[in-house]
Amino acid sequence: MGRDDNDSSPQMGTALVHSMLEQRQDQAAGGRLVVNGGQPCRACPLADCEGLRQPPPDVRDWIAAFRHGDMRFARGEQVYAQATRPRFLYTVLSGVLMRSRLLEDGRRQIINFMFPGDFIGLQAALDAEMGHAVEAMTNVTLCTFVRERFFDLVAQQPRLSFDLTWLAAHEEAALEEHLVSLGQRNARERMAALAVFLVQRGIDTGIAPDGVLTLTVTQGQIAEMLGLSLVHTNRTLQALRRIGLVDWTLTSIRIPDIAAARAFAKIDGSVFSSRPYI
Amino acid sequence: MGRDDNDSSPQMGTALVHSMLEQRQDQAAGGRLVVNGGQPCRACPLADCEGLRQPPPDVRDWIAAFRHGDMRFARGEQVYAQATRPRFLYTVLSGVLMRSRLLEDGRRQIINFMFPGDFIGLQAALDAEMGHAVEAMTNVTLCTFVRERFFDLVAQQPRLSFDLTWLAAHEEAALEEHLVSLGQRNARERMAALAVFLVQRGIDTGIAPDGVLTLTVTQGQIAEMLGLSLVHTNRTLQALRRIGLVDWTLTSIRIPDIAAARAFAKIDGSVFSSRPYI
DNA sequence: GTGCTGCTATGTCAAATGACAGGGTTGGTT
DNA sequence: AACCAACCCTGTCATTTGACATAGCAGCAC
Repeated sequence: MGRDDNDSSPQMGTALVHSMLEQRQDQAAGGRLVVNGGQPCRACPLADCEGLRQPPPDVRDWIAAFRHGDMRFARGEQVYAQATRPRFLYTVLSGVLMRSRLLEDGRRQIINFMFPGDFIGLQAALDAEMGHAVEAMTNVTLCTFVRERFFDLVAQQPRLSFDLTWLAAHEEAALEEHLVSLGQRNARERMAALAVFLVQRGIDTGIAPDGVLTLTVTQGQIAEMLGLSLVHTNRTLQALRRIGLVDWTLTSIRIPDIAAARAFAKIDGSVFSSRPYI
Repeated sequence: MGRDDNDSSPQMGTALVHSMLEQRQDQAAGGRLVVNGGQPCRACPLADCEGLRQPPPDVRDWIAAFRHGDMRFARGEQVYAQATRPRFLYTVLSGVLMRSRLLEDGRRQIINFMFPGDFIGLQAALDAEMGHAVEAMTNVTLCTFVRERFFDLVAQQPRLSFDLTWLAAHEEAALEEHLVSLGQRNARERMAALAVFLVQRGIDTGIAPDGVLTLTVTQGQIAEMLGLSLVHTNRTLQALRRIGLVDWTLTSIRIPDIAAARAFAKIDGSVFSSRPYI
């Protein structure tokens, strides 16, 4: 292994490090707010989503008053930088994002991906620093809330508070699954598990209706998610393609036999009830 | 690697598998309830803990009425089995536990450790199956709550609801850190990071006052936490001892220079405010 | 004592994974 | 066209890590 124990050799191409630093700069996202005064929640794109449990009308009205506006980010832009305490919290309205954590020496671990309906910034809401960065993987639109008013939500809307806890607990469960991957599965199993995870979330959130998730994930990102080197990621991906287990290109993921892929990756089929959202 | 890609070779000593199966049987924990009618919360052992934020008196009274009793488990006993939906939720009053997740073929991943003040069973509270098992690493005493009444807590006590979300978010942050370990750190860094994590939690919860955590962790458990083989865990542990970075025996963990260990493991020193508890 | 069990330690070899170096493709820009 | 930036791919070799086999040692029951 080249990460020699403690001398912190460069570890990533300078190009990558460079781009990371650039991203760090346009972190603020300050001026870009687009308040969507018009039809806030009545036209919420999440209302059509099969996989989401819709809030009752009165709660929806409350959210409409609570929410602040919309915001858009382009693919590659950073929504949160690590170790900041931002002003806004978000719900994903459309698009996919990822959260990642950076080590001082440049190594980066992608923690998880966020799909429509997911809530962003819970750690920030609780007066803590963000332990990770959040970056858009596609063009995204986010529903924004003001952090300071977060406690109003908890105090006034036990239903939403419950939902928020629900989301946090299920996010935790997803991280557990990723931990199992990194700790116990070998490279091919990990990659299969990740593919199944992504496609399943795509199906559940309605953005991969026919079982094909259109999402551009570079092999470098896969490597950073799975804790593998870029080269080994490439080879493993090719191996899975050769077997016919997954059909994963730069821009889309397709799994011919998802049950077979689950079995291969040793994923126990826990069925999730439909997710709430805020 | 011996985990050859998909043939699921035995992978663990038969003795270990055997003991796991045994543990699976005494899972119910049904009849062992010890209702502590006397002085429930006034004498709460957590009240003395420096690292915990104490609830205000009225909330404490509410908890006293909400809580159900005490329960004790001996080292090695299982509190929750995986994929069950238990009747009780717990707060750790004393002792240390671990949560782990089992794969069908016997591989096991330890997810995290739980110290006094931690809340157990949030997933269960939200009507989901437990995705993991919970096992006592020492003799423990737990404060029990009835799962069905969980929504009362959310509805009636926004403060506690907030605290619960706080705990969930910070548990998530801990899992993120473990993910970074498994994904980006090599064996020695992982082990140092784990040692620092455990000792720090021990200090914060007052059970390692002099910086020495008395807790018996076998090398097999370390291996299952860090995603390493038992043999490699042994060798790595010896290497760390040789360097003088950690002094980790079967029954205790001591870190001569915790700052050095942090630097070695590349842990960024995020300072946590004091944790709430319920 | 003898056996047994759980844990730690070591030696040897094999497999998984990473490092390094280089080439190829695509797409955008000037 | 020439250049450049991302990204994907391949070959070769080094390192990390795992598998297997075995031994030692403490505790404990009988």
